[in-house]
Amino acid sequence: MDDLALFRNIIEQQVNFSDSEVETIVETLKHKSYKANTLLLGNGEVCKHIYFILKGCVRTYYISSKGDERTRYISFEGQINTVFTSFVAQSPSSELIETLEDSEVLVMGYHDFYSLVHQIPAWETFFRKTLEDAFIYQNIKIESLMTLSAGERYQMVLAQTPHYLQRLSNRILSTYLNISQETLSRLKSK
Amino acid sequence: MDDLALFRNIIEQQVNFSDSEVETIVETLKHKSYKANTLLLGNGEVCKHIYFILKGCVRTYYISSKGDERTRYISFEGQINTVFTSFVAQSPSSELIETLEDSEVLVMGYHDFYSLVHQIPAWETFFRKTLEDAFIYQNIKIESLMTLSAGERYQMVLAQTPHYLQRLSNRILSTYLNISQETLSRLKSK
DNA sequence: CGAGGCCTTGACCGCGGTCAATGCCCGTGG
DNA sequence: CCACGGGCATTGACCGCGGTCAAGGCCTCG
Repeated sequence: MDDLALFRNIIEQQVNFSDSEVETIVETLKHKSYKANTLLLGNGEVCKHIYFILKGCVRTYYISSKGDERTRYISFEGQINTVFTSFVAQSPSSELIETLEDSEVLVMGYHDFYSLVHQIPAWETFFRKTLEDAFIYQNIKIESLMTLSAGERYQMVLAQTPHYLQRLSNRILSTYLNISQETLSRLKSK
Repeated sequence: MDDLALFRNIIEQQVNFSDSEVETIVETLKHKSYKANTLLLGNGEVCKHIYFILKGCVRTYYISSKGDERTRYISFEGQINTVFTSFVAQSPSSELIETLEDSEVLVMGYHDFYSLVHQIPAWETFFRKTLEDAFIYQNIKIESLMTLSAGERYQMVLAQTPHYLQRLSNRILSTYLNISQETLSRLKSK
């Protein structure tokens, strides 16, 4: 099955697994399809799933005190999405998850995930390395929020993740960059 | 030895270890004392150490493009400090580490650390949980930078980590809150 | 004692947010 | 098929938060 090859690709970017390990892991997965703009995790819900994106685009975001959205993370095919803070502690999430395009994903549940952590050492290593990556990503995001202007953050996306510009609407991209939609529009027309 | 009891306390907040495991771990540690304002990691150096703070106060910070400092993280006694992004990849660090007070620390080197990860499963779990915590911390920091005003970030420190106000100078606290020293001064006098 | 660092206070101003008007595109239903 | 409504993008006018610059006072330390 094609999806499973892609899945194995995703996890083996971090650690190599034996065929039998992959089999065990794959048994816990469910394949799902979602239309664009589907809410996968609502405000205050406990995040019980981790999503491996096969196709499409999924984001996590907050609602600020003034009521507007701020996007923390966007994943495309070949990437992972979940709300770790809620997932690892099984506590209510202040972040929401939704699809931005029609998407196909493989879903793993919390209990299966942690069974694998205890059962397959390489899976704990996979988890740890994924956390390392997520940490580095957050660190860069903090640095850019603390030291760069709106225009500089836009330039950074332009240089490093130009596909964000092609696949995301201005509205979503502006919440990701933490600037207003109007300012983004002005930046685009240089 | 008293220091080692404190060290065991620190690591057992995450995972329990057997006495023999603790012995193995402790052999890799070196005890060091530093005066206030000592640089432990310079710009562009590879972070080869992880620090367990026994006494005092240590921060990690960047230098922004305009040349001013932004503090990413501050640890006090009973906490851990390192630059994970540089440590895990053994790549040059854009963050610096320095003591803010006269400090006593236990130091573990990169090679010892990863030997333990492979040798003692509980140590990998300790590492993974520490990363989970660090991730959650970063997540909160991102949310506060994206959704709160300068005054609201100050109120948050006031409510949640009031000891920051007692033990840190205005200059350091302002770089931590990502506001100017003058604005912090005005906020303090309400 | 003098020098340098830190804190405070005032004056100024620019980045970027808010509000509002307009136009465009698209999906839906008559 | 066209008409209509809603969401998104653009553009202009305005303005407030918070940064910058500068001056003055205080404390510490050599």
